[in-house]
Amino acid sequence: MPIKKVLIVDDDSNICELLRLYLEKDGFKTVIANDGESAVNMFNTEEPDIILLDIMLPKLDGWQVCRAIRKLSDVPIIMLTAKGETFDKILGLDLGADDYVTKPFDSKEVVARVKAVLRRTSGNDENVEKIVKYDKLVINLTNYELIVDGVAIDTPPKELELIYHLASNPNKVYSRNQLLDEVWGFEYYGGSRTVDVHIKRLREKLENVSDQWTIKTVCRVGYKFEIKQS
Amino acid sequence: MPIKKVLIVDDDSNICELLRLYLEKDGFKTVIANDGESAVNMFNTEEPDIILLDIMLPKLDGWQVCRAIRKLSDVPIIMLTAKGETFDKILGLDLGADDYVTKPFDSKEVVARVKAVLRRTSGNDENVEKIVKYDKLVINLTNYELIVDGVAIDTPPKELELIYHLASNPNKVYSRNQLLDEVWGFEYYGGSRTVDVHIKRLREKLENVSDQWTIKTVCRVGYKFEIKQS
DNA sequence: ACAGTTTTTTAATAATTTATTCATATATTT
DNA sequence: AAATATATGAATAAATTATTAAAAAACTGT
Repeated sequence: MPIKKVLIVDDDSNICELLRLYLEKDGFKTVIANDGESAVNMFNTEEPDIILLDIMLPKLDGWQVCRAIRKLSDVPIIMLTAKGETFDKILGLDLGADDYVTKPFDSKEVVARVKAVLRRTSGNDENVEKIVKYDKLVINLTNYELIVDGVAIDTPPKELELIYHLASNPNKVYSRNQLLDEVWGFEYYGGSRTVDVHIKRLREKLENVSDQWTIKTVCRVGYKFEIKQS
Repeated sequence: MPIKKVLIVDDDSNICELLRLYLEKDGFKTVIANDGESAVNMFNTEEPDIILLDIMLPKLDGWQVCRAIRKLSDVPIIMLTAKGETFDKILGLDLGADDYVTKPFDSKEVVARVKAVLRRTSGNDENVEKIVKYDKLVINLTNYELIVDGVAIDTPPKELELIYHLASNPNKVYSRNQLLDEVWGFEYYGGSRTVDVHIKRLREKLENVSDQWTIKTVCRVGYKFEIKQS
C-alpha cells in the first residue's frame, strides 16, 4: 500500500498543523494550503490523493475551489464545515464533495473519514483483482485462493499472502525481515524462523507443479520466487 | 539492506536498555546517550540513521537537542513524550520531529514507528535494482544472481557481494581491509586472507569469461576489477 | 463464553551450505 | 637470493536452513 498524500486547506494554521499531526501519525503525507488560490495550485503541483477542504477561505472559498478541482479531477474531497451548515447545502449542491465533517471536529474522526473515503473511492487498491499467475499456478488474493492446474488448494491466509508477495516480484530476493515487515506487518513481533516454516508448507503444496518456476532459498539472504530461463 | 543505527536518548537507562533490546532484536544497531549534551556529541560521532529522543533530559532538553541537530541534518527524529504533552506543543513548534510516541510506550510500537519513519524518509533505495554489467557478465544483487553469458552461476552471497563491490568501481584498487569493512562489515573480526580465498573462487567461476576485464591483484595493495583498454 | 478446529509460532535437532583458517606452493618485490 | 606477499587446496569451523513435532494463538460455530 503506497503512502497517500493529503492536501489540507484551511486558513487557520493551528487546524492545519493539528490535522497534519494526526494524519502523519497515521502514515499519511501532508501538504498544506492556507487559501483557495494556493489550494488549486497545490492540487496541480502536489497531486494529492485526497483533499481536506475548509469552506471559509481567503481569495476563493471552499465551494469555488471544489468546483475548480472537480473540473480537473475526481480526487476525493472532504469538506470541513462550520457547525450550522446543513447537509444538503454541502453535498446536495452538487459540488461533488465526497464527505464532510463539522467543526469543531475530533481529529481522530477526520483521519477515520479520510481512510473511509479513500477506501471506497480508490479504485486501485480494493477493487482491482489481486491475482498473480505463473504457468499452472494462480494466486488469487481477492478470493484467497490458490489454484494449481485448475484445482483449488486449501491454503491458510499467511501462506497465501507470502507466496503472493514473493510471486508478485519474481526473482527478487526478500530477506526474512523484509517479508515479516511486508507480509506480516510492522506490528509483528516474533522470531523470523516462522518464515521458513511457511515456505516449507508452500513447497509441499507446490512441489512439482511447474518447471517454469520455483521457490528458491538464497542462503544467508532470504527467499525468492524464481522464474527459470528457457 | 544496510544495517541502520539508532541513537537512543533518555536519562532513564532502564528505558534505554529496553529500547536497545527490542531494536537490536530487530537487527538495528544502537547507541545510547543519557543527556542532551552527549546526545549532540554522539550524533556527530556516531552518525545515526534515526534518533529516539526523550524530552526531559539533563543539560539540554529534548527540544534544544532537536533544534541543534536540525541545524546540522535532516536525520529522522522520533520524540518520546510524557503523556500530558499536547501534540501541537511537540510538532506544532516546528521543531522538525518526524513522529512521536507517548510514555509509557509499548516497545514493539516504538520499533514499528522507527521502521515506518525510516521507510518514508529513507530515499527508498529498496526499489532500485542493484545490477552491474560488463560484457558477458551480469551481477544482480537484487536477485542475488551471477549471470555469465546468459547462464546463472550458483554463487554464495559473500562472493557475489564482493564482485559486485569491486565491479561497481572498476579499476579502483581496494585493500583487503577496505573490502572487509565495506563488504563484510565493521563487525567482522578475523584474518584478511579470507579475501584471497573469495577472490580465488570468483576467478574460478569467471575464468575466460571475457577479455574486456579481469580481477587483478595489485601486489602489496589489494585487488581491483580492471577494465582493459582497447 | 466454550469446546473444537485451524492456523501460526516456537523450539529442537538434523542436514546443508558457506566462511575461515591453515599449510604449502608459487609469485613478486627488494 | 632473501624477504615478503599471494595462490591454492583441503580441512575445519561457523552459520544457516530444513524438517518435525508440539505449543500457543486465533477462529468457528454453538
